[in-house]
Amino acid sequence: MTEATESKSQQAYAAVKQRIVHGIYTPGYRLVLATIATDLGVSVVPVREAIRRLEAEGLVTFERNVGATVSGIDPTEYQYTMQTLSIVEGAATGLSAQLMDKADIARARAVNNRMRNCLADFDPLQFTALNQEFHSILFEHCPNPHILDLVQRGWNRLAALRSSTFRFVPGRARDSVNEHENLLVLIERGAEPAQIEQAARQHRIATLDAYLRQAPGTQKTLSTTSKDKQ
Amino acid sequence: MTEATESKSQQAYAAVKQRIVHGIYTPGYRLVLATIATDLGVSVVPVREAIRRLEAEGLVTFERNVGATVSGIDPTEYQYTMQTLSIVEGAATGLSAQLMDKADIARARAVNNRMRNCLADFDPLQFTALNQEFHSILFEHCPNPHILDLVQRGWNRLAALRSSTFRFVPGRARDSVNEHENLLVLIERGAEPAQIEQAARQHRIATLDAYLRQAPGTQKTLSTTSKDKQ
DNA sequence: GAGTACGAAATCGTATACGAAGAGCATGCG
DNA sequence: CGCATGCTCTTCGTATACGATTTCGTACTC
Repeated sequence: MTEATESKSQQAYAAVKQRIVHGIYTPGYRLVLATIATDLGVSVVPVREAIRRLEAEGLVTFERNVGATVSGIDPTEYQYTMQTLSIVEGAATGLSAQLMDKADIARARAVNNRMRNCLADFDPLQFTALNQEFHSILFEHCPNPHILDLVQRGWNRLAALRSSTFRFVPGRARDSVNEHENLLVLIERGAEPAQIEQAARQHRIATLDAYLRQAPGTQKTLSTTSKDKQ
Repeated sequence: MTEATESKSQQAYAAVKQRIVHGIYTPGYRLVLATIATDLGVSVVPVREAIRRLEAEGLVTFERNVGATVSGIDPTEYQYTMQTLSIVEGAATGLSAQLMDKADIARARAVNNRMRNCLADFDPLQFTALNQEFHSILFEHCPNPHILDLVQRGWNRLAALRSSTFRFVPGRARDSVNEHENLLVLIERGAEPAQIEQAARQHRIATLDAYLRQAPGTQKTLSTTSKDKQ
């Protein structure tokens, strides 16, 4: 280890975050400071700090004198997150695409082909992992770290939701793989950044729309940013 | 007061944030926990929490075993912030514009006219305040609170920078007022959200470009998202 | 039997105290 | 005279302790 000692606050932050993202702590889960503290073998103060940071990222909700709970049960929250992510991820992809070389594209395509192979007997976890890998390649060259940070936060929120409330929409996976390929073709052709951005954004909005169509009793609280009509 | 007792952590957060945004603590300022604690008449623990939250918002930089400093001296950081803000604020404005009524537009126009009147004998502080008011009207109806939160964070960062390092570019103020009017016309005409979004984004990018052109020795580290060529 | 009020337990909020890690300064050596 | 080394002082990091607030259970009353 180069970084031999990591602050306990940092440890607590990473540990709790991981548990949320991995779905061990599901939305609504009550985070009791003292319990987490003893679990991790630290005091409550670092845990408080960790929770606060997670609150700032939107992963937990904190209520005064009551405590912290893992946030994000609400379908409305899902829509908010997806829309926001469509915007920042679209921008990140648009900015990054210009800087991708052939090797990057080849890597992305390879991942997408693995996703295609997954379609036969569908494993949501593996598919999700590959999906994240694919998109990471697409926006990894984004030169603006602030935007990348926002994208990462969005992904974390989604990861927290994924394992509990929100399930895959049948048929969406196949469309998704095809849209990925279209994106790669656009990038290969050296399309305008704005065009790539738009396509990447639309890709995510399509996933949101697919969810909204199949989710019973969920009203659409947002207009899905332009292109409502094809 | 309806909310008679506010947690001290909350107090500390608000107090420090205000000092940063108002330019009392300027970028590079060293935030010593104990000093702030005694200043506010509280203990260090709430102050730590406050600092951590501000760190998550990007207003302060925290270094282990060293301490916190108000962040954002770097011109590069300014570019990152402006670009990110162009994206999220553009999106917020695009989503909000559809929901504006005539009264909203009239309000915005009134503010912009006051900005125009300011041009004669220029008062940066007043101009900035009006500018913020103008844009707030434009994106206040944005139905996605996550996006609004990101916009607010961007503004806070800019406010922190404004009062110190980054000054107004001569002539930019007049262009800005004109672009505002153009935006209002677009909205009145019921333009496509995407078009309004693009215009709002471009408005901010123009400010960034104006800064980059006049700032000596500052290299442009980012391609300013599409429309590089007019 | 249902609703309300009181009390106990659980949990959060903050203060204080002490240990640890860096930064700066002085001193000694080359 | 310059550089390295060690010490001290500042400041952060965490633990423990205690007070404040909420919640839940129980008992009492209507």
